[in-house]
Parts: sequence; C-alpha cells; structure tokens
Amino acid sequence: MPCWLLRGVLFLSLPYRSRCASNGSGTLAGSAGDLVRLVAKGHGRSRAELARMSGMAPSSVSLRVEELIDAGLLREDGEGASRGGRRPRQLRLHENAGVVVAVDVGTHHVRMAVLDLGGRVLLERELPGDIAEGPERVSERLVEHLRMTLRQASVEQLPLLGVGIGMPGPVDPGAAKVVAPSRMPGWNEYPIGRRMSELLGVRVVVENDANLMAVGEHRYGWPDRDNLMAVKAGTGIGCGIIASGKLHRGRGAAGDISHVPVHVPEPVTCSCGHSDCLEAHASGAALQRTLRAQGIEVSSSRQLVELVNDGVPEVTTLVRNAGRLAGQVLTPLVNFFNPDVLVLGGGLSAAEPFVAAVRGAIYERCLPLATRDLEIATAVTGRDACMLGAGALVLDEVLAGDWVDDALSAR
Amino acid sequence: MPCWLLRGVLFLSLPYRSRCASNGSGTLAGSAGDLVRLVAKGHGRSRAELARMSGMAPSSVSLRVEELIDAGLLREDGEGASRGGRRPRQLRLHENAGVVVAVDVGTHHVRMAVLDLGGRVLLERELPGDIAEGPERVSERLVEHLRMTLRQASVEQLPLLGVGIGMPGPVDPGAAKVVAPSRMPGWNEYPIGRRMSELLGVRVVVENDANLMAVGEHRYGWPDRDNLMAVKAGTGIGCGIIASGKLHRGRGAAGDISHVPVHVPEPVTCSCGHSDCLEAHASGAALQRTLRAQGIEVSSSRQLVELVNDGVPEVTTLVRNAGRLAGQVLTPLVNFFNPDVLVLGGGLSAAEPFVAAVRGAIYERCLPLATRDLEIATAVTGRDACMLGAGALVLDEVLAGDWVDDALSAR
DNA sequence: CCATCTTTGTTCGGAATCGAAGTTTCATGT
DNA sequence: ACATGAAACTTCGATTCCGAACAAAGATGG
Repeated sequence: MPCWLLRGVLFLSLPYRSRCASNGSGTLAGSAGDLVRLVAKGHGRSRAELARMSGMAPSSVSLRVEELIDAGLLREDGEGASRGGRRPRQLRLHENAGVVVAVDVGTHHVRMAVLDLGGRVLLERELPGDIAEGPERVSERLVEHLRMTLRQASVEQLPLLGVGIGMPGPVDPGAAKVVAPSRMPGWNEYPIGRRMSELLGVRVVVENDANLMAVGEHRYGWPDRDNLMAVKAGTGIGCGIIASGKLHRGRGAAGDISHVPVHVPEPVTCSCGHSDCLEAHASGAALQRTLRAQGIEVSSSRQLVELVNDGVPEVTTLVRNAGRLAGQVLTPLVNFFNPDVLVLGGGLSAAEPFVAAVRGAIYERCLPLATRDLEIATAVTGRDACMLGAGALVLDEVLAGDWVDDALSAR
Repeated sequence: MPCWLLRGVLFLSLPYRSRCASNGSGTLAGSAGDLVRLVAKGHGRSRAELARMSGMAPSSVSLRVEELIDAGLLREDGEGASRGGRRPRQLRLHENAGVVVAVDVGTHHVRMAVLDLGGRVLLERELPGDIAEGPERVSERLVEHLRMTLRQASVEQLPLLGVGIGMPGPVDPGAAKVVAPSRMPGWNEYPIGRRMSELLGVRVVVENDANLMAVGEHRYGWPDRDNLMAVKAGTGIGCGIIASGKLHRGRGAAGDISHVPVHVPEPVTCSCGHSDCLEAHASGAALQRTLRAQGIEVSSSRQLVELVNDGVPEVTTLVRNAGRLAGQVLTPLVNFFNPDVLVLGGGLSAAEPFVAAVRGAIYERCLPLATRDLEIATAVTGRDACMLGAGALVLDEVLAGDWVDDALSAR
C-alpha cells in the first residue's frame, strides 16, 4: 500500500521524484531498481559485480542489497567461482518475488509460458486456438488458459506482475491494439491490452510477433550483439529490429517488409492492391495458395516444411524461390542497417532450402563490408522466440516501473 | 496542483537515488557534466529547468551552477520570460569556455566553421581544395586553414577543445580512418584523425559525410524527431541514420545505399563490379558521365543543378530519373526503418525535379502506415548540414568527456 | 490594487552516499 | 606451508545531496 495514503491525503507527491529514473540504456545505474534490473538480466551476480556495473560504491550496494533481501526481492544463492580472491556470494531474484506470463498468439495456435523475473521458463504450454474466432472469444479463452497454466506451474500464490502478448499483425503498443491487420477479421482497433488487463488486473503489454522474435532472440540468443534483424517467415512475413540493444519501433510500423516489391514473372494481387509484394509471393500463405492451384493441399507452414523435408520437388522449388525473394528484399536492408546478426525464424525457417536461399541471395549481393562478420542464423530459441520475446518485453516493463520501490516501501 | 497542498503531506521515505527521475526525453543527468550538456543542447536554460531535466534537487543544481559559473564555464544571461511566476535567470555557456572547429571535406572543396560550445557558428568559410591531392597534402592545408580561421574568428586565445571532420567516403570512426573509398586515391586506411590530432594537439573525430548530415539535420533541423534518415545525393549517394536520437553506425558501414540494385535498361559497370548499382546510375558522378557522352560537359553537381534550373531538358530528364531511382531504393528502407523524417541533402537535392521524383516514388509505393505523417524535406541547413553535423558530433564527444570535471578541478 | 497562486531560486538541517581503510577468504608461487 | 596478492565484502567517518521551508518576483482575476 502506498505510504502517501496513510493520512488520507490523496496526493501523489511528484516534485522531483517522478522524473528521475534510471538509465534505460545500459550499464550505468544508481538505484534499487537498477540493481534489481542488473540481477534480473544476469549482468550483476554478486555485490561486487553490481558495484562495478552500477557505478555505486560497494558499500552502498551492500546496504541496498541487504534491504532488497529483507524485502524478499533478492536472495543469496551459494557462492560462485573465485576470480583470484574471496568467492562472490551470488545473488538472484527470489523465486517468490513474482512471475510474468508470456503469450504468443498465432493464427492457429497459442503458446504460453510462465516466467520468473529472471526470464527463466517455469512452465510452457501450446494450446489450440483460432484467431478467427474474434477478439472477445480469444481473450476469454486466453484468460482461462492463463489461469490454468498458473495453477499447473504452482505459482498461484505468487504475485502475477505482468502479461506480454504477441499478435500476428501490426500493433500499436501504446494503445495495446492491433491495427489494420490483414488476416485477423474483427481485430482492428480492438483494445486487447485493456481487455486483458481488466480481466486479469495486471499490466499487459502487446506487441507484434516479429518484433517480439527480435527481442527474444536478442535476449536469449545474442545478448551482446546490439544490432539485430529478425525475420519471421511464417504465414506472413515480418521483421523486427533491435538497434543499440533496444526494439526499434520507428513511428510504430518499423520492420514492415511484407509489401516490398519483388521481381516475379506472374503478378499476384496482394491485400494492399499491388501485385508484386513480397508477402504475396513468398509468405507461407502465398505458397499454400500456389500449391493448392497445383492440386497439393497444404493447410499450415509446418505441413509445408514436412513436404520439403520429404523431398517433394514442387514444394522444395517453391520454398527455395521464396527464400530467394526474401533474400533479395533483405539485401538492401542489411546494407542499410548493417546488423551484427540476421535471425531467420518462423515456420519457413525450418526448411533448409529456404534458409540456404536467403543466405545465398545476401552473400551474393551485399557489400563485403556488410557481410563480413555478419551472422545469419536460424532462431536460437526456435518456435519459442516470439513467446520469449513477449516475456522479455513485459519483464523490462515491470522492472522499469516502480514495482521495486513499492515492494521496498510496502515492507 | 496548488503548491500549498504540499504542506503537511507525508512523503515517501525512499532512498534518494531511487527517486531520481526520468525527464521523459531520454536525457539523463546527475553531475556537473550533465548540467553543462543540458545547457549546451539548449534543454536547460535556467536553474529550475535544469533541476526538472536532470532530476537533481533544485538546491543541488544551484550549488553546482554556482561552481560552474565560478569556473568560467557558464554565465548568466539576463532574464527569460515569466511562465506565471518569477522570471528565470537564464544560463548559457560562457563564450570564453572554448570553441570547436567543424570541417566538411568534399571532393573539390573544404568547408570549415568555428563553433562555440552551444553549437552556434562564430565564423564559416569555404575554401578550395582537391581531395585527390592525397591525405598528407590535404591534412597540412587543413591545419593551415584551420589556424587562419581561428585567427579570423578572434578566438586564438580560447581553448580549442576538438575538431570534427567529415569525409566523403566510408569511415571507421574508432580508428578515425577512411576505409575502402571509391573516389579518394591514396586515402585508404590513412589515419587522418591521428595525423590531425598530432598536428593540432586536440581531440579529432572523423565521420562519414552522410552520417554527419543526419547528425546535423537532427540537431539543427529536427531536434525532437528521434528517427531520421538523411540522404546525401551529391557526387556519390549515401545515407545517414538517426535511431532513437543517436547516430546508428551498425557494425560501421550502416547507411550504405550506393550499391543497391535498381532497374535500368542499360547496365553501367560500378566500382563494386555489379552493373545495376544505384550509385552507377543516379549519383552526380554518373549523371556527369552520361552527359559527357551526350556532349554536355559538366564538372560538378552544382553546375548540373544550374543546367536544370536553366531548363535544359536533357539534364532535367536525367536528374528526374535519378530521383526516381533513388526513391525506388528508399521505399523499402522507409517502410523498414519507418522514420519521422526523411531529409534530402547534397548537391542534387537543390534540383527541384530530383526532390519531386523522390517524393513521388515514395508516396507511390510506401505503405500508408509509413508515409502518414512522414516528413520528406530538403536539408534545413542546406550546404552546411555535414559541417554542422561534424560540429555537433565533436561537441557531443567533448562534452561527454571529462573536460567539465577537469575545468572544475583546475580551479 | 490587493489577495491568491505560480514559478524561480536559496538556506539549512538531516539523511543518503561515498571512499578509504579494514576484514574475510581464496589463488598463487616458492 | 607460508607469504603475497587479489577479490569480495563491511565498517565508519566525511562529504554530498536532498527536501522542506523560505524568500523573491511576477501573473491573474476580481
């Protein structure tokens, strides 16, 4: 309970406090919240390391850590390896401090995980679900599943501090809405974030799935590469961007590569009205359409990949061609953004010919300056990438808020 | 919210560091250097504003400002307009605190300016110069010109705190070298930064000219737009990127768009070995080559633009076509990066048909989500953009260093 | 013109933080 | 085994910084 209510004075005292805040951008820091953040991200595993990373005096760190332990936020966890002197007493977030839930809403499935505040997965589940059922129905089922998952993870008694949700379409993260989606009837402008927040009573963040893949891969796969592009090639094609270690949203729509024109012999009309969009020729949906015209019935990207792995030549050719087109689109973007890593994820990335074609196109045409030391890799976290990204994002949000201060003063 | 409510309110008693504040605009603060930075960037013009922006207590700001005034770094500058209460005593950097020099090295000219620490231009000069004379000769002449310019600006007795240099080719900013340039014989790997630093005895930063254009336009033209692309279309074609308010360098080569393939009927071999590079078809150099083949002798982008303004049809057609090609290349990049502003600079941007063609191509093919509210503008600072960017960059460097602390303790 | 409210900037006591010295614990080399 | 050095904390006085109250100066509105 906030202290300022003690005298019945309903007044938030913000003269100087409300603007201060911590350093979102990295290593220098200075408050209790920063220490918790450092521990949560694994950048500070002992008092000494926290002092080094935060810039605070070792004495101050010790005092502050003691408070955080007393408040039940941190706990000591044995001793680490000596680096030539006394062994560090390792610190970690207390497992009872709370949990968050990460949700990846796909077109035909929902993946969900319970994470502790350090980002470790406590329980993970895949559930059926059809986004075409509409937002009301889907949110209700999400809440049901979420409650059940929390029970199964035996963390009902712990505080649920936030929920992160990934959606397969453009998202306005401020309003926590899906905007102008192409394959999600009924979802336009639906305030999924507010609705879920009402139903659950916790903070909910919503983000596009490709952006979340970038966040997830950055955190769990390439933590020290600060410039990363993540391409999600599944039913649709999207791209998430990590610039200087942070998700780049631009004016809200950054990373859209679906409607970049490609060279193809026969035009296919896209939802945007043009006929040579990448998405209309190289997305999983486009490939399924083409195969159906050839009499090969395929209903999901996963099935598509199975056919490739079974060596069905028509399908393999099609998938390789899709990879080539994606690579052609990515080439200028790689030159322009010059990332450390290009991550390939989504259903199609499980097909080796797709990945090989993307690689080939990029190495063929990108500048040596851009491809030297460029890593092109499939998603380290595989099918979990988006979900883990949702977790990482909501964790950032929770740990950046005043949860730590509240917990300290509530004691 | 009336002030008198403050009385009798029970305040939260949190440790003071945790109340530090975020000023919302990403500028963090907490020390003397931060105050000077805020004043230098114009974000803090009075003690009260500094307190708000930095998160420090007003009392601390007052004490610190007093020290800075005593040290000769700041000075009071009259009173500002009242905002409903006492008038603020405005603060500015003391003009005697020091200067920096900004240099824009072009292929056939050198532009140079003396700036005070607030980024104001004290004196500006354009000098002849040919980059083909080679690095040794050019650096010597730069130093001569620089000394003369300092004399002319009557700031010889003031400390010269740094020099920023823009080069028309790829730059490794860490090593302060030009790397693998296409039109600068003898410059490859030449340590221009170290050489100038030896000759002048001050810190020297070196950066690519398109990057500097982005920095300059961001600082002087669009200070609150944090995502910006600046295209420099002159003899070559380059692009600088501001992401979240900071220059994005990627792994060092970000912003390269010279060698993105474009669709053209007749191939022209580029220095990179391909035949359909943007630079080989739409750069000033390429246009001059084409015109020469038609018997029209043109020796600079400026002359090219004059012919356009004179209404010479062959030239206008050519320039418009170059704009269309540039626009085609920029379209996916704008979708991808989703900037707030796209700045067009460099020689060709002075030709209206070029700008119109770029605009047309982008609006024709970019997503509405990306172009809604997108500003496409010619460089606010015109031909000075790169030079001013060099100044802004070296100022950032100087003010981020320990110059302030040194000056304080030297007293 | 006066009361009221704002904003700016300063004063001063008390609290939070620093930093140097000290303690504990371990690696390393002889 | 023992000295030496190094790293991880802790202690405690000195210093810095904060925050409330105050003072100065001006807008606003009847």
